[in-house]
Amino acid sequence: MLKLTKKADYGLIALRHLASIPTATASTKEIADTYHLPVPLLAKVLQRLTQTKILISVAGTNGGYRLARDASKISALEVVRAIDGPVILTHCFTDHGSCDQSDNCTVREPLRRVHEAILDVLNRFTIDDLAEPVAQPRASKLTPLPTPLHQVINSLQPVSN
Amino acid sequence: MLKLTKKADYGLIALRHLASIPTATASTKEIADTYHLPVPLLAKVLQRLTQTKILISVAGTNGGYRLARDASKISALEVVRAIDGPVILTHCFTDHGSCDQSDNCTVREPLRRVHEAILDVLNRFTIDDLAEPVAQPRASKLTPLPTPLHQVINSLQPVSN
DNA sequence: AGATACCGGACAGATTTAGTCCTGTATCGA
DNA sequence: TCGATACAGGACTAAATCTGTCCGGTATCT
Ligand code: FES
Ligand code: FES
Repeated sequence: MLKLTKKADYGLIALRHLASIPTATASTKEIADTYHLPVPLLAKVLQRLTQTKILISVAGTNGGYRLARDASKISALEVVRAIDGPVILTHCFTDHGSCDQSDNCTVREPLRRVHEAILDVLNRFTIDDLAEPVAQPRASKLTPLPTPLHQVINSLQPVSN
Repeated sequence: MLKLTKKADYGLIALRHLASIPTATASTKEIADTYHLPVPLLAKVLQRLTQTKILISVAGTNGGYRLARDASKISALEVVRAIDGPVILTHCFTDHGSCDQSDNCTVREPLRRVHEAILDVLNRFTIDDLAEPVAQPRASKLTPLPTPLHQVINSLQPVSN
């Protein structure tokens, strides 16, 4: 649970790689070789990223992929959604909209909030961020007192799905 | 991906239910009936919650389960871990500690931070929070400017795994 | 042309999750 | 003491996902 799929992993790795060579293009094979990833699988991941306008593909000899926009404009959430489909926390606010319970179920609404909080984290994280190991080597307990959850929640910006 | 398992879902529902009757106990069957959950499955979930000291079981006629401590002292993270096992975001910082890449892989460290941010959200969320629909009906854009990720990260309190 | 690369669906195998079943043990109440 | 109630927990099956492969097709550069 709460596990990134390998595909998403591969996608992030590839994107991060492409971000490091902003002008040039890299082929599936190149990237796969560099990071020892299964070629055909990575290929499909890159295809999907192209479909979703995150990458641009260049066919032909010396072709390959390059980012469709700046690395700072591509969020991890977008990538994950492109590859793995919509992110779903509970089964209750999906397809048909509600399980048999949705009325007397007390858990539904609150869980949706956790859901959004998580999406928000993913949303703030860009491919850019994947590159730099961050100034402060290790995050530290700057907030010894745990921030109450509702505060965290209230600072969220709406993220659909 | 990033999906709560049904078991975890069931567990949270059950806990929330038990939180609403702090003194009394409720049997597996009672809870399952109330929320239309598969009895044997819920039973196993509750068993695990008992093993991990989140619940206390009472055998015999009129037996059942009750919370082992106050609802505000039980975090969603704890529950999820009890039921689904350790939460893992990437495959790279698990078992053996590293994939073949861990050296030239640039994604590893940054991803670990996203991971922690998510765990942190889950960690702050208690069974208590599941109960109340929160004062402000809908979270709003109190922070129109997205908080930079590293700020979010720096405010984290360490959470293992 | 011919070589290189992307495109995209179909498909097989492995892993995870969901859900069932059955035997055993503890406790309460009559 | 007997019997009903309820938890304990392992073994097992089935369904759903995820991982990874294969292949025929198309676009592009040299
Ligand atoms: S169990 Fe489905 S809405 Fe809560
Ligand atoms: S791919 Fe394993 S450490 Fe990044």
